[in-house]
Amino acid sequence: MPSRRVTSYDVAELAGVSQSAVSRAFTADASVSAGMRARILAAADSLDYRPNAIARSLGKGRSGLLGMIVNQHTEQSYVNALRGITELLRASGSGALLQVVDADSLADGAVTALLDYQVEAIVCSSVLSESAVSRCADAGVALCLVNRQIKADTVDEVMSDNAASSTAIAHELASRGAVKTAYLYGPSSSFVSRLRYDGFATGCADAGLPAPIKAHCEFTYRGGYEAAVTLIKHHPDLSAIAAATDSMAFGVMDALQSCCDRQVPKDIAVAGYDDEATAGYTSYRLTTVRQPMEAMLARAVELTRERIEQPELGKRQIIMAGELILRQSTGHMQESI
Amino acid sequence: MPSRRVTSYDVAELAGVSQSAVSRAFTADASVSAGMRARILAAADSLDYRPNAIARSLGKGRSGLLGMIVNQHTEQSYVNALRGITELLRASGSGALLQVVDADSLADGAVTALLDYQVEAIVCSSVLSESAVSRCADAGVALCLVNRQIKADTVDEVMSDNAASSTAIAHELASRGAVKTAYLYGPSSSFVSRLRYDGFATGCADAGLPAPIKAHCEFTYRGGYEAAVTLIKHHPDLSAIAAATDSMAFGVMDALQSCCDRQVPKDIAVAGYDDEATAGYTSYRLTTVRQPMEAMLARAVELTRERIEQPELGKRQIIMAGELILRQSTGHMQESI
DNA sequence: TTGAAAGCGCTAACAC
DNA sequence: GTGTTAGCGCTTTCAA
Repeated sequence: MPSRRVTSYDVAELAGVSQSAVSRAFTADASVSAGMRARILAAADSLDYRPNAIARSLGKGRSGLLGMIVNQHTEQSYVNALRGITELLRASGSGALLQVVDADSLADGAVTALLDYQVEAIVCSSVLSESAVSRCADAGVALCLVNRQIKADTVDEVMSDNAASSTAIAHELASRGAVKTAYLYGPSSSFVSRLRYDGFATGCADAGLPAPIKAHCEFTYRGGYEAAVTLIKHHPDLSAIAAATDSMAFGVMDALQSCCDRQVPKDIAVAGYDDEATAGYTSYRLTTVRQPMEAMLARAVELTRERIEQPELGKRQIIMAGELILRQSTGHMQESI
Repeated sequence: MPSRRVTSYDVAELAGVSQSAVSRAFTADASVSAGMRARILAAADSLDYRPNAIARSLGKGRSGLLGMIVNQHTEQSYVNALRGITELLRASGSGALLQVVDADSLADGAVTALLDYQVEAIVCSSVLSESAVSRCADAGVALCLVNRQIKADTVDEVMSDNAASSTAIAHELASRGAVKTAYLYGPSSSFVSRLRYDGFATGCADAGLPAPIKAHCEFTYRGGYEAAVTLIKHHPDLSAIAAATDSMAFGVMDALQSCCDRQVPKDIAVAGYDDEATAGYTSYRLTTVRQPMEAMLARAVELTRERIEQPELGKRQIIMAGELILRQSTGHMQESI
């Protein structure tokens, strides 16, 4: 029996005031006397009335909706970070429209769907076409990419310091005595992989090491596993392998131990990137980099809010520092669990 | 320059028709002649017009929105499954409003936020209060729980066969020669833990084994680790430990190997539940259960759709079969990676 | 089939 | 401070 939805008119009638008074009572900085507001709120309460956000959106010309596009195989930490975002939005009476997309394809369809619902901004951690970007711009929708980049000065970008953190990994490896290193790049098209590889190479150069051997593979455990086997076959004297992601690094570690007869870190050091939960497990104890995901997402939302206020703003690129997590895979001791 | 949004009036003017004709042209089964529709669609296209979903919602009295409430520390597989859902919705011109909530607290605030946006249904994998449930019912919003249960005949439920799969694990352990078993339960309040434990105990009984020793701990790696250490101290002759989740099982395996001087599976078998990616890694090779998450979510959405059509429907509880994944942790051989 | 007109539930000038 | 009156951009009768 969803009788009939209760509207502001019902509340107005019960409270003996005009409908617009009800609207004002529910608006933070409206001019209503305290008494009237209390009376209206009481009436609303007794009727279980809550303003219809859809109708409010139409009236104000702003939906209060944030669009979020996330990749399917995104790290767990990203999901955890979403809690912060959805809570933030909830507190301000806004909502988050989600689109989860296939990792490899353009998220244009997702953008269209979000635009249809009049989102005010989109935070996206997937690849967009230029046309999708310009449709956002035309619609006056603020767009912010997370760990992605695109040449368009209407879109902001938030990234972790992929290069600097990777440089730090190289330094760590060098200080542990690594000489000949390899870097496990993801698919050659990957944007963050390039940043991470470049940073790593820089670190090697800083430390007077030869340029890392570069190997490509899938962004997966299996990819890392197979790549490690091949690497060791061709370069039995490798002293360290760094991988663009943790899951690849886990594959590397397992391959080294079960296929290549190498002990980590005694014979060879390994490092990853992302700090997945598994990285802390006793079986891996992987040195890696933790990105400040929650802060990154929060910042992304903030950037879109600013851009909504001031659409003329120039492009902003925010780089946020990651945290190098040193563990046994590069020879560091740590508490047992 | 978000000039002014283009509306159906603009399209109507360009195409030389009435505004309502434009509306019809964008409605699947409306009575418009093919020629008129083509002409209107062309005009719309040239103006980059797309119907405003918010306005449409207000007009029709249905938002096309699905609310989704997910727990913060939900498994990765759940997120992957969300891709299927958001694509499904996108195809039907609907959207998904997301709320990520703290695992331990009631998701009532999330429900309120979703209701404000007039979602037509909510798929929830978190705990709700009865008042939240009845607010949904009052609002005529279909509610479906995933791997949760509540006494309310207006809400449907989709679960994996937690008990049956756990029974299968017990059988597997027994067939491998286990005699004295332990079950790592999560916090005692956990609903699925109870189902899983009961199923496991049933399996033990079937196989003529003594009742499993029951231990409680957090749903985490560390929880499993510490619990295993304690268990072995008190029961050095344990032949198998099953855990309510994979992450606990990983902790168990690591504790056994690095603290308790036990080899898995030679000295003791271990099993988990969830089939996280890590379960397949060479270092763990954990026997576990994979829930058909994508199918479960799809079914949940389907149930809500049916309930929207027929609100008088009685409660439905759907149990979907999980898949027992046999790996080395219970003595099974498998290909190397 | 098509157009005119009345909402959907709210916000926001605008008067009082 | 409060009520009146237009919209917001659609959908949907209702006539034609």
